[in-house]
Amino acid sequence: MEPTIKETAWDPEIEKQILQQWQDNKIYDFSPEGQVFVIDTPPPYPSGRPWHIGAASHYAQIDMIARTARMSGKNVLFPIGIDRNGLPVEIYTEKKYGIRMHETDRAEFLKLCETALDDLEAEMIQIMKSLGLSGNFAEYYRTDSEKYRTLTQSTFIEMWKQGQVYLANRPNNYDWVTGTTIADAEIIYEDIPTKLVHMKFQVKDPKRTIIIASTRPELLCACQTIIVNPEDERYTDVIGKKVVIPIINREVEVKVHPSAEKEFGSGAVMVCSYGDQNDVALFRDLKLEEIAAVGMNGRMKEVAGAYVGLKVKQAREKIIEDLTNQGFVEKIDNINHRTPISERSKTAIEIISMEEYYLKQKDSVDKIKELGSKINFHPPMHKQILMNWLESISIDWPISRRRFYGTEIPIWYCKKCNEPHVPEPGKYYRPWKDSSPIAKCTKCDSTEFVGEQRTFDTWMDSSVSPLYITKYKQDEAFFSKTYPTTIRPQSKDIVRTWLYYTILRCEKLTGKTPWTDAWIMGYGVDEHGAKMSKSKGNVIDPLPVIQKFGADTFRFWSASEINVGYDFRCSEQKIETTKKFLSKLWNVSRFLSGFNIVESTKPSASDKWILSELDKLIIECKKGYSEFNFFIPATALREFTWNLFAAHYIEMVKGRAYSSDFTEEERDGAIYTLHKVLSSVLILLAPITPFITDYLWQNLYSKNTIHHEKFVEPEGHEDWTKYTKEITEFNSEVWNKKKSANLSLKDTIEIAIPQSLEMFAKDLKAMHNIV
RNA sequence: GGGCCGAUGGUCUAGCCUGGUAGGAUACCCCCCUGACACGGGGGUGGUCGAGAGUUCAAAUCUCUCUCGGCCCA
Repeated sequence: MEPTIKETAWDPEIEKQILQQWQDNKIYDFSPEGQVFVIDTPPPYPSGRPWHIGAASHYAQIDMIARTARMSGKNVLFPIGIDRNGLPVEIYTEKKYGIRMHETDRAEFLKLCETALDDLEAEMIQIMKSLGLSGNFAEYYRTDSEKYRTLTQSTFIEMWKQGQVYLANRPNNYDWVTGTTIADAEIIYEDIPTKLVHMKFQVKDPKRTIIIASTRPELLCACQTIIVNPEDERYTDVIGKKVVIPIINREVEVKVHPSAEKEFGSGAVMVCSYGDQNDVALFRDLKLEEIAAVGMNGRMKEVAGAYVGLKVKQAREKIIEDLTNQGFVEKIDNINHRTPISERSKTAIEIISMEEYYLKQKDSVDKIKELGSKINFHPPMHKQILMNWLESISIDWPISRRRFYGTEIPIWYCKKCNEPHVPEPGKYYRPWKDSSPIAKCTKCDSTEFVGEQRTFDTWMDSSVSPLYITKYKQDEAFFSKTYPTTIRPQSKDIVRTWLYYTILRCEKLTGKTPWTDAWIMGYGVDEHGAKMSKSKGNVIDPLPVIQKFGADTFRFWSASEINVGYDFRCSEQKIETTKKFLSKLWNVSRFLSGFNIVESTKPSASDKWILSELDKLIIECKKGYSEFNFFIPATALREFTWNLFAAHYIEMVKGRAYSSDFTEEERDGAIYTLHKVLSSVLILLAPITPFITDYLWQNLYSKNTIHHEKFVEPEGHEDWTKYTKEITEFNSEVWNKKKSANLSLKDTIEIAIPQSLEMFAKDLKAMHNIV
């Protein structure tokens, strides 16, 4: 009867041995046979230290998806990747070494970025491994590898040849800090305190002034017209008349346009290239000639006259001062202005005309709506984020970036006639340093070429991840077996970028949806519901937490705390208390380890009761797992194991298992049932807490890993769960009685067992020592 | 301005779809080492379920309006 498990608590140190065992035995290897289940794992971006605890939690949950599928009998492809292209590492590198990218040798700069990425990546891989992810670490991929970039470029070339890509000179969102064009999807809006300057403009004839309010007076030099609403009677006399721009002393004509709101400011609006997206639309509508006021360095150009060379903000300060001194200012309001900010550099963007490459997306919107409507979203509410985004797409996708650390755009231009040429797909090209693979210009027969300097928007890389993991154009048999993939897990803030662009690109290339399911996670916030940020000092580093409490504790916390798609709160204290459940499970197992597994033909009433509760539990867990909602099985299992199985059933049958006053048949019924329940619980818990369950499983039930087991099925026991309430209430009553009588729990007591519990009488008498 | 989500004891949360005694965790108070577990066990204090109206025999749950928060889009 001595437990074979000696220790009285689960020691997370054991996880390391188990991890080693999994790795040595390669228990998670994938083969493209039978029913396959493919996870389009998000490759995390190593952008800084520490890694976000919310992200660690996401990956723990993605692993639960993999394990759930595996235990449901599927062959699971669970790739691991690291996203390494893009701005954050460039900014990180610039800061770390105090250098500017565009002033540094390109090859040298790339080298520095790579080193930074390697460091940060190592920490992420370590966390993912120690969390027990059952993914393919042996072949983990990087989006900046030659192989991955080859795919990005090849798919681009494919689209180029289909005529999906074009070059256009148009006003574009420009982030002057990072020196690159950005897509609408990369813009965020913030309310920033701004001065709304009410300026006096002089009309020549009739002689009068009109007031124009603007937050961008530094763009006066780029003003091409003043618009008023056609129904605004205050201005009917000035329509078509010339107005003098203050300070600049240039004349423009007053025009009518319905977009001028009578109620906003004075009702008259100055139209400049370009204060905002509205200006862009007006320039197009009214066929105005653009005046470039802001340069690519974020400073005013020559047309700004006295303000040339000043940064936009400085120019604004200065011109406000001059306007005031020269009597052009009627008043200045301090307002909060909704300002477009670059998501990456967190500075206000400018709208500047530049020549960039575009990928057509407007004509795909309907098709994507159709595909999107067929994808199962978990939770369904987040499908709305995609649908809303699709509604608001108004321009094609600008895909070229003036940055270094990205996949190079594989284009060479004829030196003579400037004709662009793309090379053959299937190889990795670096036009900024490689010599041209094209022999002769198709247009003018010239043999001299210049390589493209720009790189792709990083979403061009990320958006082909489902194609990369399924070996698109690499292994036809593998691809046809694994694509479309099964599930895309990702966080909700990149639905309009990663999720959307992936559908767009994969649809264009394969005509199909990239996955059948999308599983959208919320953010990890701090214990009070606030976003974690370094400046607030509420960041929790996941690594020490995992080391302290163990991966299983972290995982069980994640499962029992997170409702799919909703934001979740992270606190160390909560994680700590989760550990208690694992100790409970450990000690239940420790108790059972003293009893050899037996068969039983004649279960007692208590056995039938708990087996019927077990059936209910299995059904509940399977329901949760089928929806990839781990909250359901985690809480159901904890509730069952702790508050029914351990607290009531084990106490009831303990005497029977030790077999004093019981027959052998009765004893075997108890021991059989104890093991039946525990082994089922371990299997049901295995996707959530893979370490402790595997350890206990191998200690008690098998030489083989629990992770090759299939989920247990309900056995269809007669429904005796109706007794649960009575049993637990009766037990409570006895405990209370003993307490109020100042008796110890082992003391005898006289108490009547209710008629309805008669069939449990023998167990109950032994449990409470009822005489 | 539009959209999505949320509001349940001090704190966090389940229940809401499918209306019928609001469950759990944590914190707090009291008691207990009982043949697996003090990383444990037992008992207890604490909630008019954001506000208002409607439907109903009955509303945390359904409908409407509003308030406050979070996120997203213009």
